[in-house]
Amino acid sequence: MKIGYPCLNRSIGCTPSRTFRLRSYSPARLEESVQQNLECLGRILEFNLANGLLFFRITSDLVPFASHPVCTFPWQEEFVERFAALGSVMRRKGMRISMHPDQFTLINSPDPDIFRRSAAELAYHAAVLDLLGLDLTARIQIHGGGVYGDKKASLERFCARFEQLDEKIRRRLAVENDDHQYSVADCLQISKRTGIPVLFDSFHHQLNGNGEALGTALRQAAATWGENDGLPMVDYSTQKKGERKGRHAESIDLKDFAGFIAAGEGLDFDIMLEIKDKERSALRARRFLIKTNRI
DNA sequence: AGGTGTCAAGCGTCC
DNA sequence: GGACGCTTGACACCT
Repeated sequence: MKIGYPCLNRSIGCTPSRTFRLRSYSPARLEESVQQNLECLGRILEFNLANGLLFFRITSDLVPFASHPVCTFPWQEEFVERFAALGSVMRRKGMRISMHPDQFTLINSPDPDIFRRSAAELAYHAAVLDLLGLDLTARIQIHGGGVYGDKKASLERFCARFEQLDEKIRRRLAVENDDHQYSVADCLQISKRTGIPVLFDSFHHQLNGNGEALGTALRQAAATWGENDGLPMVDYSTQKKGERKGRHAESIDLKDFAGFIAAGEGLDFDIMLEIKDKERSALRARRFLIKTNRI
């Protein structure tokens, strides 16, 4: 069981997601941003290693506008060695890596143009993981997508579109239950049809489940991860008190976390903590798991 | 220097 | 049919 946090570290004073406005694009600006983002990613990895945090989600902003037509700078060639060096550290130290494209990535949109752009965005994510030289335990998590007034047809379209994607993308995908449309049960159907594993999100399940107990849904999702996919990945978070439904908590609620761990008793998986204070809560979660002899 | 409105992209909900 | 929230950080322009 590895513990991680997504994208940013709040204590080391750099960001791996430097970007700029589209109209400010220039090859030099892109090169400079990527160089600094990779530099910061390296520092985050060092921090994580020093602190026993072996799961990390790489930000989609690592290469700004990577899938946009404006981006013609050959960043893959330019930074091939830097990526290889970072990936070598990840592999040597047994770090688990994920990526999570944002809500504009929808392979099941009826609009072929949106599908085309989504495929380009996924190709960028797959290219990053390939440049790092990571095996297929490094995954790209996406949601089921839109419903477009007919969930059955939209789920079918997800599966049909999946078949059209490049193998470099298909082999790295995982499908995650979302907070109001595609539940774990829906994702299990997608998994059955496509063979991609289901990434269980505990908070989304709480907001959009079909009444399955936490432990049941977690086990159903976990069972979809094959031998080459690595341990099941799981996203964990809780509701921010007194705020709109769906907002992530500011810091970890160890009592709730203990309940979550208890629900997964006997199962091994890697946990991504989607909590706003990032590494701080991840460190607290790790200490809790050490204290209770889980890791 | 600090504050704030805005940013590539899409969906669903609410009015 | 249009505004807004999602969820959120960083830019870029303003004072």
